Amino acid sequence: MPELPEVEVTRRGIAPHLEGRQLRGAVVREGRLRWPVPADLDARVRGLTVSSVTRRGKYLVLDLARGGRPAAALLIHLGMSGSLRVVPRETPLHRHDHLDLLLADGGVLRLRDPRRFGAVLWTEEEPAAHPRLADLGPEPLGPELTGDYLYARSRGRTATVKAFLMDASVVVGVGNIYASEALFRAGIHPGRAAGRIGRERYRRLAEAVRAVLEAAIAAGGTTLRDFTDSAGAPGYFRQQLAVYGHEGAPCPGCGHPLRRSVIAQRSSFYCGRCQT
DNA sequence: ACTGGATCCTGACTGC
DNA sequence: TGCAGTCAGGATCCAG
Repeated sequence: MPELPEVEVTRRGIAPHLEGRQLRGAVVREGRLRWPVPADLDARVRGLTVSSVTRRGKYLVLDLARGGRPAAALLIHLGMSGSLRVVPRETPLHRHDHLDLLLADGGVLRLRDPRRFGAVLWTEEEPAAHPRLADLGPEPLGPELTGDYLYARSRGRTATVKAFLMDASVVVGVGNIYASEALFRAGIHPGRAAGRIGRERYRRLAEAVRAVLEAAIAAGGTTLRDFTDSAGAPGYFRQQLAVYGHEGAPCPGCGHPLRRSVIAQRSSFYCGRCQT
């Protein structure tokens, strides 16, 4: 489900409920996520304080401290269908509510993930050094994502520019929806070989990625099916999607019917006339 | 080093 | 109404 905007919207929603709060424990109802959730998570988190809630790519990072000193961190990935909400303790359980973090003030951070492609990882090392984070590319909203960077990284690559853009070791956070949207804004055909696109077009693409992600965050993310923010509200960027899911509709730029085809093993939407 | 394909899982939807 | 088939916002692992 969630790409960078949805994870960032989630982060902003849960952070005020978590930062500076102590954890009373955890309840793991279904630990079989992408990787097993530690069975003794309850004992591990008890008494720790959440010092910060940050994001790296599509991972949320909960830094945990004991007595003001960093003690551990939880890495949370929402996979395809995950969502996090802060709810009162007595909130009835849904079938796929796999894990609760119990806050000392009585609230609960509740993870729901029907498909169980998400992850909850415990680490006592520096989070950035964790194997899941160590090899990630730059943040798309930071200064490192430039056209020159994309141009340099793409030299010699024969895979499609869409696959290149969705490669987290190149740049994090861009999934199937926003790849289609950014390529449309940049006027680049998703099936073009990444290594055969020039510097000037990569400059446009870097700006398009930044612009579409920022706009999506501002709209609260994209809800296709089951994404909700931490208060249970859907995101409204779906209404601003130019091409994703709009096969056959007129291109917003030229009116030509939008096309769908499978590129990089995923549905891709584009205008065959505007995007070259 | 890079590439495409298979894989994990459940639920919603389509067509017969 | 039921059942089979398809598809879905991710990303890892593997063979070539």
